[in-house]
Amino acid sequence: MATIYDVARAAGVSPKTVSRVLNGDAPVKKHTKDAVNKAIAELGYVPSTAARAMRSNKSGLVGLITGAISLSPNRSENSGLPDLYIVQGIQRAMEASGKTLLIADTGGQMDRVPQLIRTFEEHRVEGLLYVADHHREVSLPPVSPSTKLVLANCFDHQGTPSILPNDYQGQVNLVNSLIAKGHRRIAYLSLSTHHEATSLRISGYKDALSSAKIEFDPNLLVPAEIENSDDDAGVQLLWDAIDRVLSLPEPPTVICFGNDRMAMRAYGILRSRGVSLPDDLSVAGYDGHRLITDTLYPTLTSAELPYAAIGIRATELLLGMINGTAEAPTDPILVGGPVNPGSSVKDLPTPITKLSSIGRTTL
Amino acid sequence: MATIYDVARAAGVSPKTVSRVLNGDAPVKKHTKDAVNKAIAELGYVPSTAARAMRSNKSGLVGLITGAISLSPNRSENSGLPDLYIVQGIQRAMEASGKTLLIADTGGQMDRVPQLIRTFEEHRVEGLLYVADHHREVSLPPVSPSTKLVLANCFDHQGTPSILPNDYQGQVNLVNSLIAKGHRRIAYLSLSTHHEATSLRISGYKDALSSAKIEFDPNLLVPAEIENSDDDAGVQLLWDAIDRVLSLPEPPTVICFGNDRMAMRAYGILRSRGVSLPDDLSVAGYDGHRLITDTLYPTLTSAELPYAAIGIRATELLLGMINGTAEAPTDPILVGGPVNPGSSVKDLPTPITKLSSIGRTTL
DNA sequence: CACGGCTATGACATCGGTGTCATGACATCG
DNA sequence: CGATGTCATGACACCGATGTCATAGCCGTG
Repeated sequence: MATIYDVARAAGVSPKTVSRVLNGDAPVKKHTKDAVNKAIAELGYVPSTAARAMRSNKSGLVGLITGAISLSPNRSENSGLPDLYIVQGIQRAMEASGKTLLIADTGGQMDRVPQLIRTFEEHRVEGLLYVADHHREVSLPPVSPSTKLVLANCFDHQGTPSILPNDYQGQVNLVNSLIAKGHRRIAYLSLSTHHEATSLRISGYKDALSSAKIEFDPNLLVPAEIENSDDDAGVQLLWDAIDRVLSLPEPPTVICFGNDRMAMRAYGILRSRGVSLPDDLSVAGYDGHRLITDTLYPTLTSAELPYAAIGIRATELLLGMINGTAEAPTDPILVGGPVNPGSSVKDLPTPITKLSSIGRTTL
Repeated sequence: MATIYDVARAAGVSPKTVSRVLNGDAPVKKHTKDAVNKAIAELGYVPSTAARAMRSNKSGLVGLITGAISLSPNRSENSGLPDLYIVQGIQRAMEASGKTLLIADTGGQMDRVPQLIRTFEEHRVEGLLYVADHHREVSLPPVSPSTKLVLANCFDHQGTPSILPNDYQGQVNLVNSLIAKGHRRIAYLSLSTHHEATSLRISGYKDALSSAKIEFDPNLLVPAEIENSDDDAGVQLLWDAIDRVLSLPEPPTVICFGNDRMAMRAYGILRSRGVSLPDDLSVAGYDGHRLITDTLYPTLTSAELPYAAIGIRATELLLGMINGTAEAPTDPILVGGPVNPGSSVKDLPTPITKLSSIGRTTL
């Protein structure tokens, strides 16, 4: 591979002059510039980032640690929105920055993370992004203090800058949109309470009801997912939960499910019970998993989990921290998402007297 | 970030001695070695790959160009097996090599490829992998001759080393397995003839029939996919093709579909026609798309598209070419895959007199 | 005891860029 | 006309590793 010295010799100038032509950081005579450019083209010269990095002490690299590549799409059977969307957001946001993204995949083995971080430090990455597959707490090994770190879709207790989905607000928006359609008996079959998101969404559910002056009925709130659920047990639990809320003296007019996958299963369960959607019962999901929401019939109303936006926001924050224009936030940054309306929620006639109690519908 | 000089000073030795401790390439007194290791630990020293790359003229980097990250999983609606599986194979094979994988995503825009190659050349990648989303011809911009290039799932006419799925043998194996189950009227509703794979698979289909002394019936071979098919037109075409072969005087006992997605659609179409699977009709797919084959009821028999193996093979070849242990092959290397048996193919009673005509069932 | 051979270590140059400073050729101005 | 300033260019050092070569100390041997 040709070097700047080869170019300099071919053009009959000094290496420094070639450098000036390349970077345009000092005036160069037109004639000289042309000669240099000609030599560059003839030799197929491409500057070496390694040499530049050495001199400038800036690698221009950003590291990304994720399991999204090795685990998608196999895993999509038993989980929510693929975290690959976060990676996509990161890639898009990184493109414009001129930095190069180094992607390391854990293959699902957390114990490989220290080795991956080590490799990134050898490459002198200027920043590091860690992407989790769902909203949760993590504990990463320490990284060199000069390396900026941002967590996406996860957080820790060391105050590491972190970008999280706003699960509270998402559920508030979703329930508000249901209330706006006239629903007042709103059931919530949530994910396992082991998930960080669950308690946040339950708070959102309760607060949305409360702002609309609807009394919270504990019978309408059922965790209907078990951790590490294999398919059979998971379906059984969901069946039971649905059975329970539909058998109530005053059954719900709409059921919110913990995620789109649960809602999809519920479509089957409800149909086999002879329930017509959305005429007999309305249904809502969570995640905004287009592959599910748009494919189901009727299309599914769902609160969008803003994964791409989380990736973009995390990247913007990291780049800001790297070039000093952004301060590391002490609290997690929450990213909200809209409600994707589908045909699974029916408009209910609302008694005139209750119109005043309808809550906000937008965030 | 600490340098080797900082370590040397802290340990009271020369930088060269620290280097020797790091690389173990020359004897160092135990006492000295301990002092150096202690200094390394205290300073948190990590050697710089940039400096090493400069000195050794070897970057230890391999570049990968793909659209698999930005386009999966959105796109899985209207395509075959996600090419992300190829990337997964590459990652797995690369791990052991000690080299670092640089992943660049095209975002589906081929015109960005030259820029990506340029960036890779600036990083002095030792090798370059190009992954296509389906078996097809490509034409890449020229790369520096010192950079080894391997194409995965695609080929060109410049004789660039290339790893391809063995579509011919895959279809042969699939049809053989059907023949072994007693089928002799075997229809093939293929993908669009614009696909490279289609003609290869059709050859395989015909040859498998011929080896089993089954006469080829042109009425049983129907291209049933249009390019850029939107969903409605695609379903319509498929419906018509199914209608056509089932209306034949002597209808098939099994239909092979161009891919698993087509077979999945066919499940719905056939059921709405009152055809019971596999009792009235057997069905086979192509791709081995587990998410589809294992979820459908009955589970779908499918020829596996060996994407992970293609990624692994491409990586092995590239690494071999880099360290000089492998010659660049002049012809594409074909990777075969097994037939994944499902419950969608029924065992037919075979007349005793025809037993001798059963073909091979394994590759 | 002198010399060759071996061990452990260090001095120095080098890889490919770029920051710093110097310098030669002109142009400008009092 | 000489002093000063500007422009275009080059010489040189440096970034952090490591290959090459040199050398000091020690051993064994004739």
